[in-house]
Amino acid sequence: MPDLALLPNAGKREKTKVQNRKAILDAAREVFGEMGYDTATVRDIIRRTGLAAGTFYNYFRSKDEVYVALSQAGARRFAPLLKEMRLASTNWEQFVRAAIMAYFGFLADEHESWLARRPPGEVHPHVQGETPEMTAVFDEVRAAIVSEISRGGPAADPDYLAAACIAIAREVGAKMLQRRPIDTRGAANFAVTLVMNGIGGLPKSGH
Amino acid sequence: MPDLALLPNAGKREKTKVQNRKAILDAAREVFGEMGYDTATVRDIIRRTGLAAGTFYNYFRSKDEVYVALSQAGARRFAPLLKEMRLASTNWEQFVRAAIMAYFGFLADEHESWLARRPPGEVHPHVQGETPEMTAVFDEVRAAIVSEISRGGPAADPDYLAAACIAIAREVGAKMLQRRPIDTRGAANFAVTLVMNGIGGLPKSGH
Amino acid sequence: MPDLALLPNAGKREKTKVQNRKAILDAAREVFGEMGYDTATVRDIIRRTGLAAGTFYNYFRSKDEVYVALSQAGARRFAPLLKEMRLASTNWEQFVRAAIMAYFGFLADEHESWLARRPPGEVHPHVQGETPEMTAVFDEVRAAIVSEISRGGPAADPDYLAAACIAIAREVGAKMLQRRPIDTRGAANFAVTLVMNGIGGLPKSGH
Amino acid sequence: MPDLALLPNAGKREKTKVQNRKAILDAAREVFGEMGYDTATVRDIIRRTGLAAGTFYNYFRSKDEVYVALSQAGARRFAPLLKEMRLASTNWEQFVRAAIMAYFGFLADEHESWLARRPPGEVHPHVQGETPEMTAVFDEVRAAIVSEISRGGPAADPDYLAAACIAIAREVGAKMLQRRPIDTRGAANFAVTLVMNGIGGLPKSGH
DNA sequence: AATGAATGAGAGTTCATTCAT
DNA sequence: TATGAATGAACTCTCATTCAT
Repeated sequence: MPDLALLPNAGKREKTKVQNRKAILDAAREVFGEMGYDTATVRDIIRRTGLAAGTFYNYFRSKDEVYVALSQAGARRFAPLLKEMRLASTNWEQFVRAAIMAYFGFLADEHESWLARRPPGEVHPHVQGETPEMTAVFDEVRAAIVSEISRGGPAADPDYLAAACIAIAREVGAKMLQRRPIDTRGAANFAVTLVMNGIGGLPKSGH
Repeated sequence: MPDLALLPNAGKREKTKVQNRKAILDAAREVFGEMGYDTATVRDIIRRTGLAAGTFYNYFRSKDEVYVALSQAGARRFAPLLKEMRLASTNWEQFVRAAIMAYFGFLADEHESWLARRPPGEVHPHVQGETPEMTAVFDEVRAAIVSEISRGGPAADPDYLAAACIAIAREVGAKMLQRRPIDTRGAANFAVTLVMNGIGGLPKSGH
Repeated sequence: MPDLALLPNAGKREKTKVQNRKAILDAAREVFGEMGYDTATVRDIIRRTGLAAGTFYNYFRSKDEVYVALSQAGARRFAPLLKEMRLASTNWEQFVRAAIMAYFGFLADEHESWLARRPPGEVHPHVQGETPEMTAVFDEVRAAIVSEISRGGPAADPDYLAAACIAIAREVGAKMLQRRPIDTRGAANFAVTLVMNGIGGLPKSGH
Repeated sequence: MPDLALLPNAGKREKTKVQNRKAILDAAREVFGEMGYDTATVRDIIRRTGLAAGTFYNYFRSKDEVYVALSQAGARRFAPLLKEMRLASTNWEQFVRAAIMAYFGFLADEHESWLARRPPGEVHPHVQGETPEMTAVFDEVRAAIVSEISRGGPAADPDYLAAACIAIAREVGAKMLQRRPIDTRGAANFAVTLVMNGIGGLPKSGH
């Protein structure tokens, strides 16, 4: 039986259902973030919710489905932001800056709400620190940068350039999350400056 | 006993400990590279060696230990190279270029010898393409860059800078492996140029 | 609540206990007939009724109980018929013919009403074609024949004879259901003739 | 650990393997015979062998596979006998008698070796009494009779006739197994007489 | 009385590891 | 030392049944 103390208003049916779904998603985000998809088991997930094993399958058909649900939630939340940036930016630098800012903002949000949920002082040996949402959003950014480059980015090897941009975004973003306070603007400044200046020095074509 | 007729080199199945150990390591590198640590099973590994399941444990105490052994082998092989680079380079740019070249060279070697061992025409659905050695060597490079930066790299946020450098190295390196012919010099040029020009535009301090 | 639009008769979902009970029994007969007791699940049954899972247990205490209820219903319906036959028949042949006719008639009825309930064109991979009622009624016939034989049937091994009679009845009955039109008279003629002539050639005693 | 007392010569590897395979097959035959395929679990089977759960899968890939293996063993053992009968018999009556004798003989054998293995006095609530082998062999007999009828059996409805013959064979065979001593000849006499005399009285065609 | 989400025992199966040979 | 069968805990997933609403 779930710990009733953790479920205020357990009486309301709809609320319970929404809450349980959220509890599973939250637990799954944590577990995937900590152990990675392969290592994580469905049991790891439901154990954190206090629900029974079978209950998981009332909400998701498989481990994969809950992962996909998280990814899609992240992408859905982020996609309109990204689209807006692309439309609003009139040149390549503006786009890069906007996209990176949006991505870092998302990371910060996500990270904050993740940390908030964790009991303090707990230690996790396998911390990977990347939730399915982050991964999904990162993929969105990657696609945007690749597409933007092919649509007329700077004259450099586009494949390498895209790889480098997203690599910088990912790693600087990860570092940013480890500092207090989280300074998305500072990190974005760094990343964008690096990219823009770096590109400036590249030879014209490539491939 | 497996049907010897089915094993490629079955005729000369050497009994020496050294060769068995090598056979297991080679098989493990392939398997981890193809499927990743979690998905790979000990059976996958020993199946490729033609040895028996139990024999695996005469050489390694666990699945984890063989992974660690590969990582360490990569690191051990790479460490002196890296040390030499560090000593030989008189300024930051030289070091970065040398380190990245060394890393890309290692990647190319590793990749080549991996491909060489595969029977032609075989298809692997799960190819990940990163062996434990590559991962370990990458960590060495990461550490070297971080240390070098803190010992007097360019005047920029050292944490972010290190993250960005290694990110570029990793991703451009991965892209490099996907092209034919593998052009370590071209890829290194790209990466180093990006890094050095990018840094040039960064503000002085950080933190 | 299930989407009412998806349920055939959803508009007039009656609330009476009698009708719900009947709905469950009908669904259970179909499901057991199609998949057999073990394979059938309670969910399979209630899904067809449009009722909720828990409601099943307001009417039957278990999956087993609904099976037993169906069997008993069949037996109860058939028993008086059979008794009448027994009383009305003045010799063994008459009884056998009457009992087999009654059984085949029941089979045909049951089968027809079963088919009538199925949406046309639907295909069921596991059709077994024998409802719990059929099974129960068959047991009644078996008992009657055994009893009749022991009360003065033909002078042959009664145990074997009963076994043979009911075997013929069951299998010829099953074949009968597979033909169109269902010809209970023809099938009964075949079965009775076979039995009566066969018996005629048997040696006197037995045991 | 398996009860060593039950495994004399456990030292010999090959013997152990053969013995274990046999132990699993024997246990499976019993379990399927007692509970039926659906109700039986893999754990029921291995529990009787004293082996560990996983060991089952060293010998059979699934519950289904062990069932199929038993069926095929039965059919393989029986098929040549049946073929011989068919070739040796010059008329329909001879064939029926030979086939039924062969089938009853198989049943008796099978049953005897089954009983021999059971600890005396044990009671089984679910006894079905039909092993996969019996089922498979019965199917062989069925096919043979159907084919023989279509190739020129007596002039009666062939479908009904085949159904009736195999029904008699099955049920009289089952009864036979319940008596001591098991009298295959007597049972076969009964069954064949019934069939042959019964057929004699049937009208010419059918359908 | 009806609902349907929650439950948890138990199903088939996998696999890292052990150990008798 | 090499072998490979045996082990058993742990996995994903199902389903009869319960129970708060």
